[in-house]
Amino acid sequence: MAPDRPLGRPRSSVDATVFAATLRTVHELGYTHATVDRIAAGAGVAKTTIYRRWPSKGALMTACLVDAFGPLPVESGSRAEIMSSAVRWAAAKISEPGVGAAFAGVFTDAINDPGLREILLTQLQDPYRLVLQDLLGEPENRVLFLIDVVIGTLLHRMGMTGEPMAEADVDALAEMVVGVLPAASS
Amino acid sequence: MAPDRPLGRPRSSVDATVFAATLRTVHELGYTHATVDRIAAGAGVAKTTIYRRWPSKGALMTACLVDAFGPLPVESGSRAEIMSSAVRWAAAKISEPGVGAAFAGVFTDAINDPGLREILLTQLQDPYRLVLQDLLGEPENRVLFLIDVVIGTLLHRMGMTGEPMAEADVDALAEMVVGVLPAASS
DNA sequence: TCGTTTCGCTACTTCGAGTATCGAAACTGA
DNA sequence: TCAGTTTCGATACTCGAAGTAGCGAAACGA
Repeated sequence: MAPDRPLGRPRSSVDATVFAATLRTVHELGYTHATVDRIAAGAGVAKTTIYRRWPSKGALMTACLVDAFGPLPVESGSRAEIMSSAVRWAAAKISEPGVGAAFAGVFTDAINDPGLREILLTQLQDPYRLVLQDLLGEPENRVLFLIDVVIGTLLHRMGMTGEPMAEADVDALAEMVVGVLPAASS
Repeated sequence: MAPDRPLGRPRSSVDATVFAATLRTVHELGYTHATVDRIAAGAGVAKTTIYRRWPSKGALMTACLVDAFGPLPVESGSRAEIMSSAVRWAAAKISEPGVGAAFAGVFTDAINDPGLREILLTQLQDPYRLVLQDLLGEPENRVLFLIDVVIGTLLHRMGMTGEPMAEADVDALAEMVVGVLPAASS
């Protein structure tokens, strides 16, 4: 019944190419100057093709971030070890070329665009929130607080200095966040 | 020698009016839709008058934030008490209508605008950084880290939810930050 | 070969930041 | 009272970027 392949010309598989061009362009020109026209040119694709797949620049950026972050690496160990490695993983990802700037950009765009905020919440934040709630055994509001602290701190540093956070400060951040976890069973 | 009053028509004192209109417009329409045209109209002032006083929308927003925050209330007491009250003060200010959205907006604009970032750093962050270094007796990089954590967390919550952080979480934030201060002399 | 869908391309609309110009208004000093 | 200086409001403009529309061509299944 359900046709494996829908009718008509199939979509060319250029998502990965577009994501790569997006991060590269943001890295080189910054979020504001990374126009959809330039991204399309960098990917060797027409602008209309991009708008056929993602409804807006913010949605494209969000999808690009979801792809760039990927799944949270599963870590076994105590809750402190899990939390600490998650902080370092987030810091490393945000440090990758273009990722931090894209994140901060889409974040700001989302502030007064409820539609984009919805996309950002459901596609990017919620998956990690759910995994962390499960891994840490903490309630939703607690995990949301931890995400605010970690991501907010990393992005603030990125925005204020233009550079990702140095390792020593990431260490301090991880230590601080671990310190607020209840003393723990496992 | 130095003339108390320069030649020509004196500037009308509309800075406070413009700041009020700026926050009101940002609160009602969001950072993106708070255009300079609308702000000028809200203040009953010509757009050219605004651009005669501030070089860009971001600079206007920064000046507005400097005005809205004002000086850090001096608090006597232990370093923990000082830090805790500073966190609550920052959270309260960011919660005021329009302030959080304006802050997040100008913050994002600054990411790829080095000129604006310079303005933001020198006019908004540095004064508080210096006061805190003095009050807490902590080195610059330590105070910068604390500012990243506090402001980053508050703005991330604001951006992700559209609402300021609830008091219980502000308490948790203050407690967490106080916890990373060295045990202290005063 | 026909119907369907995506492709690239070009042209367009819309909107906001920032600039330019100009006559009127507000002040100082003579 | 008048000349010089500076700011004011108003209008019109340039420029760049998001997003849309319409097209003929290409890539598939039937």
